[in-house]
Amino acid sequence: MKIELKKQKKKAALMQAAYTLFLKQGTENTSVGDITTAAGVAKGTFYLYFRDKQDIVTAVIVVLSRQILEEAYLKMCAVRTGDFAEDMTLLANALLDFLADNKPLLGFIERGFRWPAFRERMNAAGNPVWQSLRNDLRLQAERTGKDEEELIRRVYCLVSMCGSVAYSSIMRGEPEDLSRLRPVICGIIRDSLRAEAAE
Amino acid sequence: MKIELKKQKKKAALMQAAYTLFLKQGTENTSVGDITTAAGVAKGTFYLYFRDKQDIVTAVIVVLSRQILEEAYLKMCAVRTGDFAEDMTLLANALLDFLADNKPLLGFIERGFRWPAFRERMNAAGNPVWQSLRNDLRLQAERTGKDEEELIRRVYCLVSMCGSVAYSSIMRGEPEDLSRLRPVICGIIRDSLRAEAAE
Amino acid sequence: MKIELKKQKKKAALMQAAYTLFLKQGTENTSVGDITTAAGVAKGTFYLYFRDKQDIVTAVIVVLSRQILEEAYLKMCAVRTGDFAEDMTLLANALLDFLADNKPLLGFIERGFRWPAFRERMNAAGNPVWQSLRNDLRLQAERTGKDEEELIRRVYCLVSMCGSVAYSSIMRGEPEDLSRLRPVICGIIRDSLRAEAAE
Amino acid sequence: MKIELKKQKKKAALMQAAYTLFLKQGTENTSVGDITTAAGVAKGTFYLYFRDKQDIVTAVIVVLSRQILEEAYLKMCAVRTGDFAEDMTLLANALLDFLADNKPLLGFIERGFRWPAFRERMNAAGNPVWQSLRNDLRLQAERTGKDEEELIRRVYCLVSMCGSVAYSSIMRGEPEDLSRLRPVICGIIRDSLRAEAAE
DNA sequence: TATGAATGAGTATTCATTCAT
DNA sequence: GATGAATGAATACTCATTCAT
Repeated sequence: MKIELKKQKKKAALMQAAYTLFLKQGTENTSVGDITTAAGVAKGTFYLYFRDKQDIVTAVIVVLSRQILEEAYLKMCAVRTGDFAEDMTLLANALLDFLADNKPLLGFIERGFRWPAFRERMNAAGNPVWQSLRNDLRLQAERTGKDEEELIRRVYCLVSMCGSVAYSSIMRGEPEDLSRLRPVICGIIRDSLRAEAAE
Repeated sequence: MKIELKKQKKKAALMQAAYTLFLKQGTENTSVGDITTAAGVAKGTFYLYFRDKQDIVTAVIVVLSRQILEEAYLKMCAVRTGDFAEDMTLLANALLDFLADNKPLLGFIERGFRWPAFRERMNAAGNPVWQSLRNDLRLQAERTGKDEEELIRRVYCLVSMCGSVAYSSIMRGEPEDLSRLRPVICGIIRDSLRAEAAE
Repeated sequence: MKIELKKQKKKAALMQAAYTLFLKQGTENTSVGDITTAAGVAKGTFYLYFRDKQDIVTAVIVVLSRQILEEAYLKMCAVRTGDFAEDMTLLANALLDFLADNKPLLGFIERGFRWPAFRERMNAAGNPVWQSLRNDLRLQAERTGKDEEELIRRVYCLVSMCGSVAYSSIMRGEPEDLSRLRPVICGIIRDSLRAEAAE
Repeated sequence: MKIELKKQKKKAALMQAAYTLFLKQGTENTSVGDITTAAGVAKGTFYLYFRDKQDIVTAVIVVLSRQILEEAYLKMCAVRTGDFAEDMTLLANALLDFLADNKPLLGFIERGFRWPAFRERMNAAGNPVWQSLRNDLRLQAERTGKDEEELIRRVYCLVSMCGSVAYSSIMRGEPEDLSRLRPVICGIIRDSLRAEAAE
């Protein structure tokens, strides 16, 4: 018990240290040694909890991706209209805001965004945010008589689009400033979700 | 004259060598030495034509991105229907086919796709393929009374979505097999372009 | 004639460029390319005027060493007492002042100081400053009935001591701050020149 | 215990290997790889004991400088006269002899001599040679009623002069052969120490 | 004289990973 | 479980110098 707890704590400490360092210096410039030093454990200990460096990178990205989507979802909830397409538009905007405000973070997760939504939704024990999102999707599916799975996939693709366009625009300024692409993204989301509902 | 020509050839040789090696072994596993050896020039010569390794990586990606899109466009042309939204759907399918068939290539450009369309279209002297694509967009814009620029942006975002979803699905199998996501992508494209036209 | 002049100009330009760059960035961090660029000539041209990089480094050091000693000598002249030992002390102080004020310069010539005095004095056509210094030495030699050559050697050794101690102290802070070593140096100079005169 | 011992041994092995190689090939022509190979350790191990290459260069120079001075001091002791100024003259001669006989060594330490005397003398636990030298200085200071610290500084400067003149003369033949400068150096030492004592 | 494209030798340093303790 | 000493592979980049025009 106690041991199990200790282990959990150590792993958490490593994750936390990695999280902080990755954000500050990026993945490449953070060595395993940096992480273990920051976590206050020996280098070898790292390999008791993670297979290799990539393992912890992925783990942190997953956590981060989830956090970002959660944060954006909560922000959307605060201003939601009740119209599904519109609300997804708000979600996208919240997402874009967050990414634009966290350039270093965007650089870190680079294009490694992981949308754990699809694994999570199998999880009945998932956290409330995801349950709520899933509920939104289910309601909308019922309301429009569409397949929930299909709707989920559609939303996934649209969120992917947000991430991809945002990365290119924010990190490289290609092909234009995000301010110009944002309404386009929203337009696509709105149109594609309305159209589907109407079919 | 002669010298200038020689320089052009040398740069091309470097690019070609890099292109081949990157595809075969990936960016990371290809050293500058590998490239110069393959191109038959001295190591130092590399730095007369490219600032650093990343410089040539980007250059190759740009070329590749253009080629991919061109190839997909040509494939679409062979089966185009005349309906813009439908045709874009065909373009997306051609794109996805190509990416699915060239996993190593996808791994190489990672998510680093560069859509040079937006710079190119400034270029009146662009190659025929791009001129044709641009023409399609102009026609559709006229037909629907929409702004051409906006339409271009919309198509850009949709193509970005293709790339992003394809990468995730093909390279990591996340969140599902491409076969399941492909119709979703096409649906979004169709819906979002029809809706825009109808507005 | 004209050609000869042009050549001289180019060589001078290279020296001047090297001088400036060496002082700013040090010898190591200045490439031949830097020098030729700054001088406005092609790289290959460099080798028409200097055998290799070391050649120009030495040339610049020689010029610099002479300048430093000349400057110090002139400074001393402005306050000379007429007492030889005392005046040499003033010369040392001027030298130390100069070196302390030009740390980058000191770093550049490192320990490469060249005292061209001994070649110069063969030169009847040497510049006035050196003639004056030599005159001082001759007078002092006569006054004390000592051999002029010996006196020159003694002064050379004392000046060497200045350079060596200054370098260590200024560049590395070893073994103490120059302010503490300065009176010691002056003491040695004074004592050793007075003693010789008195013998 | 055991581990600590092993580490000491490894560092010593590295130093020894570096010492030998530096003397044989000079600092520049000795790579870190050469050193580790000679020491029988992995390349990476080097960086567990030295910050970088310069670190070990300095370390070896310090050791070498100490050895040289020690050796010269012992040689002087064998023929000392009891007269301080005279004895210092003998020390200088021994020093010059040593340097003249070890041209490669002189080339290696260049003018990088480190006189560790001033740190050492703080060390009550210093080795016997230094204790003896220090004792000489203390005695002389007492005998002449001068400040010991000042005397130490004076000797430091004089020894610096030896090194500087020797380097120039032996390595570059400037401005003359050492045989001509040696008596001058001794004269300065003698005069400057006698004068001080007499003041 | 002058050019500048081409050369290619040369190396310090990092860091993920292992394993003896 | 934990440690941390040891490993050694792996590589981009500079720059003095040459030589064909």
